[in-house]
Amino acid sequence: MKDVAALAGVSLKTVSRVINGEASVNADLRTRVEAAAEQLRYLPNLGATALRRRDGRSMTLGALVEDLSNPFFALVMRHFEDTVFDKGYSMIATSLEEQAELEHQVTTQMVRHRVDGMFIAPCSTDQSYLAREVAAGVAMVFVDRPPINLDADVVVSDNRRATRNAVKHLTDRGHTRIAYLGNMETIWTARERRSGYDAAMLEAGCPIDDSIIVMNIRSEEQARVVAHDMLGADEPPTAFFASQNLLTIGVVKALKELGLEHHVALVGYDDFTLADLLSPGISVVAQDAPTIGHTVAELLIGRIEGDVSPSKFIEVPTTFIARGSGEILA
Amino acid sequence: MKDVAALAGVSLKTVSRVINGEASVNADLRTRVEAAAEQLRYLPNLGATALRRRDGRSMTLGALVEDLSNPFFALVMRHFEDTVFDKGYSMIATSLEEQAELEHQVTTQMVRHRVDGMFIAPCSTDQSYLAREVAAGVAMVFVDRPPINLDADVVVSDNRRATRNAVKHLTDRGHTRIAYLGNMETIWTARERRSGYDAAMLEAGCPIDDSIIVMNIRSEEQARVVAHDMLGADEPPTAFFASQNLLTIGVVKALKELGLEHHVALVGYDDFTLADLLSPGISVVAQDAPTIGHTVAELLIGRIEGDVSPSKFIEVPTTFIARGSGEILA
DNA sequence: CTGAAAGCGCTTACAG
DNA sequence: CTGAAAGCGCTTACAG
Repeated sequence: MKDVAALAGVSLKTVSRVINGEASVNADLRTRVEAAAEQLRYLPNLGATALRRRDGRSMTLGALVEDLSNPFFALVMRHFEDTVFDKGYSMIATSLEEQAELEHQVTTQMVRHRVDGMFIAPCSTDQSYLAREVAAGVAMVFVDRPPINLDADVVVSDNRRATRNAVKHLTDRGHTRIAYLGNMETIWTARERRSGYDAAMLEAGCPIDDSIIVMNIRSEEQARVVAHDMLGADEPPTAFFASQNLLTIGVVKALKELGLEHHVALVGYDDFTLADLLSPGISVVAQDAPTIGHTVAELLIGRIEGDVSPSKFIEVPTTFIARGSGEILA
Repeated sequence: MKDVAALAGVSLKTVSRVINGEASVNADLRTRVEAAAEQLRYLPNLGATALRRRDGRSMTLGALVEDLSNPFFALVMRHFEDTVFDKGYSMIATSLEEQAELEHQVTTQMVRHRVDGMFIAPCSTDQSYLAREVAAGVAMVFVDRPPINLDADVVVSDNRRATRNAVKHLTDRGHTRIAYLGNMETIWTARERRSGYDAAMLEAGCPIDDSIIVMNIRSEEQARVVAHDMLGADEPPTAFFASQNLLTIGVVKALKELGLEHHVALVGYDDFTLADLLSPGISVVAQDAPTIGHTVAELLIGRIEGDVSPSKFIEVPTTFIARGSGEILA
């Protein structure tokens, strides 16, 4: 900036005014400064700007998700990025890998970078430690799962209702013995979805049988084994609900191994590529990642720009996609 | 930092020394400073640090990829992040969407943030505009595709050889009429893969017939239509090579529609989820995204830390995975 | 409308 | 081993 001022023969302050698009600059000086900036390929140092500005904006936002390569979060980030890039923000992206300690480390790192805000898919069981940062003015929006012991905006899918509807879809087709495969109960969505299952089963007057309900499944392979075992037991289920992507695929594999894919119904939570190409196609509850990403971005930017209204809890609707596997009758 | 100094009753410089782990600090002062920092939850401002440090490190790296939600790039980023996070770097991630103009905008934004380095999957046809930044000391590594008119490190898959081997896999099984579906020729990998196909066909003495070679396919749907048309023509191909993920899936759909999936061979470049669950399973050339991500990270950090050896061109080996579709005989 | 001085939060270069 | 002063690249607050 110093060099630009020297080349244009004006003061630092005038360059600063031109760069920041302040109106009150003589047109002649303005063009001189612009020419000098162009010639020197001057690009302002955002770090220095943030340091001195009254509002201290770093124009940087943090994205803390379970895993960058998880298709759902990748889409959320992609659409979040779309929205914020146009407003001049950059996004620091990080994976938490469901490790509570990493959540602490990464939020700390974000504070060191003085991000203006962050969105978090939390994995630890207590976010009260972030209250200090919120008070210090770091905007926070929680996505996919609400924070615990912290008041902040939340954007989630309608896990409970979507699951209830999906299970009702099965009971409506005559199923009464519906197996439930769930992921880690430490994750809020896992508990929400499970409660949706319980509600639908009760409503349909179906027994809730713990022998065909397995929670805390961590991998596709584990899901495959669980499903395989259930199908080989005395009273096998006539339908499955899998509460997540990988678990659904595990069930698909188990059914294929046993040649039962056209005889046992299956609905999964979360859509996945090629679900339509399998035979039968897999019926799923599809989350609206693009809307979630945009909503998170709008909320976060609103907060950064001074919105002080009470915290919002936004449920983004899901869609049930019937492709065949969920329409197999009991 | 000022507050920490005041609370500990020492000078700013002493706090700075403790925070930066310099050895020459009295143990007593050190513990006092540490206690004060802890009490005030002091976290250094990385922006201010970067501004004043001799080496000016921002501890921020840029990741410029085609699309954050592209599974290949998502995995590359994920493993890149793994490596660099441990060394204290954060990653600003952005999608370029194959828009040359966005590439300019985003690299400019990265310079504004004074990133220490960036890795780029370039989409424009000329990167000479980045020479200035490289000269100014911004480390750059190109991934998936080499830069044009710029000297920099490159990490790519062995596109040409992998494709040649994959097509040879088909000619070895008696195929002589092998269709080729390629993506945008503006992308280097598309041209490399295509040349691998030509080489394999020549080596096997098969004619290269332009009527079953289609380049510049942009979508799954377009690939499906192209494959469908070819299969309905007078001399349909007995095998397909699809140069990318989405194109492979398009071909799978076309084959299914015509009930030919067990009669026409198919090999795709890029692995994809569930390729093993289809029937037949889809044989593919699998890229090693984790290794690519780690390699890019190591190279970039090496450059930032002062490695001035000549630019490297690293080819990361791919793997051929036979699952059935590529083993159908002519 | 324009500019000289002060200062954001840090580290450097130099004294003691 | 410790600290007071200067300065990184900007913007603020104030003069003119």
